[in-house]
Amino acid sequence: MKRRLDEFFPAPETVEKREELPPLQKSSSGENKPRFPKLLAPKNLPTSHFVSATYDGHKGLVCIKLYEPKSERIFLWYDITGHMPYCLTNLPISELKKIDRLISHPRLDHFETIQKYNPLQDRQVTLTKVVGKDPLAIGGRARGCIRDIIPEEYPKIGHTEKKVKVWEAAIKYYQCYIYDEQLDPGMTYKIEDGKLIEVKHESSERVVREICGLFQEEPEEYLQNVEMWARLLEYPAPRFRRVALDIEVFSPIPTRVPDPQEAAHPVICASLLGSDGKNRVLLLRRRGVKEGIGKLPSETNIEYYDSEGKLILEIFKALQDYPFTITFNGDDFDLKYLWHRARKLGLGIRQNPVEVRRRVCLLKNSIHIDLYKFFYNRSIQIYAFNQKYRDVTLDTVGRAILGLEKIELEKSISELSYMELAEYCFKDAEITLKLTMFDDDLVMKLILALTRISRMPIEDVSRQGVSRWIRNFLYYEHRRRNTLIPDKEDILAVKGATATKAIIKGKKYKGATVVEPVPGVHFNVKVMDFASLYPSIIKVHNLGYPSIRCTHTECRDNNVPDTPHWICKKRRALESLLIGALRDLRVRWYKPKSKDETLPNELRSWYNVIQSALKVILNASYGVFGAEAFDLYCPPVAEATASLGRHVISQTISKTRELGIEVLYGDTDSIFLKAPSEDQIRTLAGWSEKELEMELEVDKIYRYSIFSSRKKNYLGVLPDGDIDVKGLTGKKRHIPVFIKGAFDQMEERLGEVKSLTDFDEAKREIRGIVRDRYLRLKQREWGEHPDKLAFHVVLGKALSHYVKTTPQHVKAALVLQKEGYEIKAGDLISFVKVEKEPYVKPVQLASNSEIDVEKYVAYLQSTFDQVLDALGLNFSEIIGLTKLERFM
DNA sequence: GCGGACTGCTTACCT
DNA sequence: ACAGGTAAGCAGTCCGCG
Repeated sequence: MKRRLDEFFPAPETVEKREELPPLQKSSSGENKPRFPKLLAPKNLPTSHFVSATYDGHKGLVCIKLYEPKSERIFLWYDITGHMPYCLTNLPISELKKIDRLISHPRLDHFETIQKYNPLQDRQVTLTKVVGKDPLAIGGRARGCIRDIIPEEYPKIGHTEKKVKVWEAAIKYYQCYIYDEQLDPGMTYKIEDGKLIEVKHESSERVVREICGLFQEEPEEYLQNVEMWARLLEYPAPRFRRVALDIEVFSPIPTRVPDPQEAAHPVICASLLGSDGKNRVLLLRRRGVKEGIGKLPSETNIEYYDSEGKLILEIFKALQDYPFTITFNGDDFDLKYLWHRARKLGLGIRQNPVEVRRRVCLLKNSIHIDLYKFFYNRSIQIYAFNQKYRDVTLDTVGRAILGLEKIELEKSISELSYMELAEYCFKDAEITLKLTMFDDDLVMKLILALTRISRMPIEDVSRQGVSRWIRNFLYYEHRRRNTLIPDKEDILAVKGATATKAIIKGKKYKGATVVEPVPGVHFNVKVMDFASLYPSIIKVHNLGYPSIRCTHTECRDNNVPDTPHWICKKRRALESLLIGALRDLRVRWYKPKSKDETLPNELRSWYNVIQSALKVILNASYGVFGAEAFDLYCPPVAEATASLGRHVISQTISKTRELGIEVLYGDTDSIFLKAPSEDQIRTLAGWSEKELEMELEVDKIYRYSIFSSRKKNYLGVLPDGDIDVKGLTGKKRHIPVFIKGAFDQMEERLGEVKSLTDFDEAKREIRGIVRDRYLRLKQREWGEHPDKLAFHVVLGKALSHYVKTTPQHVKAALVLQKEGYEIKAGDLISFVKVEKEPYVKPVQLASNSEIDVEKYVAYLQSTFDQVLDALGLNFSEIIGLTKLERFM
């Protein structure tokens, strides 16, 4: 018997009553009919973008999501090739047949004998491919999967000198499918007669040929890789039709965020903002709530619902309509809450478009992108957005990137009037949507570019870190070359550990060189650096896990300086080839093209996306080899890269001195030169090109720069008066604005200095700036509240984890906690220094009278000392004290 | 019992 | 879950001091 929809969705009154004990409804016959039928791809589908791949457990097939840009819809295509999940083992079939538990495994399909190239042994090996009927049979979580059975059972019944091993069993099945079928996620496909066919593009093919022309001197093997990447990167992005979703949930306790697992309270508001300009705010009617006033764009559709079920169903409809859904923290809140809440209200699983996984929430027939995860990614934060935002909340990211901020609430969500609630909720969805729209859809395009490079579905690439991206494209190339993907243990066993001693305690190997700076003011400074030093080294010196400490005795003389390692001379490592090609494409094509004014804006903007995607990948490409979490972890590769880097910079410094140029400073890949001539620069660059095979170029010119004796601390004035400040305390974001303000004033004044003679006047004014700030401190003139004196320090871990010491920000946080604040890791703690124990106080609770002025004077001094001594100034003299007086 | 020298912890930053 | 190197401030400890 069919049930009517209303039965599944009780009116709000009923919900209130049922809150204590949720109704557990058994699935009914109605549930078997999906309310939202899957959009199966037709037999013939025009050119579409491959955006995602998953495994459909019910059908037992890989499912590919194709975004058709004309209809702006997602279509699902199921595999018809008969591809099956498998793993590899070094036992021959005859031995495998002796393992009863394996043979009797119901989901075992068959065995095949295959040949693979083993990169650790540099030879062909014979292996058995064990094919299963479904991915869980091969490497599922539960005990009793084939991956576990073979090494568990075989030693009991047979024996062999070799260790019994299983390879490639932990690779996600849809990813395995992408590798084997050599599919290109993010690229275009059509369906013809039910078959998936990649669509090539003539216009980008022409550009690809042009790019390859730049690399004619390179070997064929290398050129092929350049061509492969260029083809993936040249084809432009489609328009992504998308909707931003944000929901608000009723909560009886205002300070507590509702638990999405329990989903105990009703969803009272939802905003759906489409990239197509459709704005909707859905509100749940509740007793006693006033209309109120709130600002919303005039074209916004405000809809009231009497039943929460109907409201949720409307959300679900919209999520089905749009091919892409954007949230900020939807994985952990919005979608999770909706799924659980809908279940609680009696909606069947099949009618629920959300798919709740362990750590993520996906959408069955479309794509969910959680921007929180994307912006949280450290590499994205640093290299794509230049540290514009520090902590990752919708408010801070929105402020930093868009200049939009969340609405500040004076009451709790549950106390808002309809319009206040609507305005608040709308704003969040608006920020979320705009985070994908600024700079001509930069974020969407960046995700697409990374999808193509990493060979991963959009859902994965937008959530995972750079080590996964790099691992995936390397795995992909292993399969293309019929190369066995080694275990982490295999690599470690063959290649061993590191040999150099790190300067920092607890680190695995020695890193980069930092040159002792020459203190003082220096005019006409040219900074030269190596473009992508580490990726260049990986390319030029053939670094990679197969090539480092290779098996050949004849390669042992190809030593890495300062280490016991050697590098293969016979075979090119995969990493060297792939990372090298990516580096060259960025440096020689995408970076210059992104600044080429003669190109149309749209193309230039795409090239800018590509160059920043490449930047993100390249910046991590060396570090991953030294990261234990990386599946191709190979510490000697990282160590050799760093060592060669030191070698490169030290040779360059020697050559520079030989040319009679003074080196003022240098860090890792850069050298600061004092007034070098054009000729000297050319000579140096030429020498580097010839002797090191590295591109050394002028990166920056400073009118003048100021160094103290501290490394990683300097100030440089660019020709236009702009200032680079690196590492100085005055620039650090945790210091009080009261001190930062003085520093900014000094910085501004220094920007006006053009020549040595200008300095006298500037110094006089800087004295004034420091003295003024000092006197204001002494006279306690910093404003009505001490907030300008607050330090802002991030709580690195949960309060309970500070067991060794109790730093000041932790002391302040503990006070806050006692006051009833919820304190968690990642929170920014603001505190001031006070006279009484424990000498710190959260700024929220502090008043002017208790401030410890002397502490601030000391901090002001240490901040300015970093610059003053280079200028021939002295803090104590400026504030009018002699040293003698200070001791009295 | 106190203070200076030292080490270790923590955070923010540089490449 | 990319790496190591540097600076700074503070917490905590050790050691000398008749």
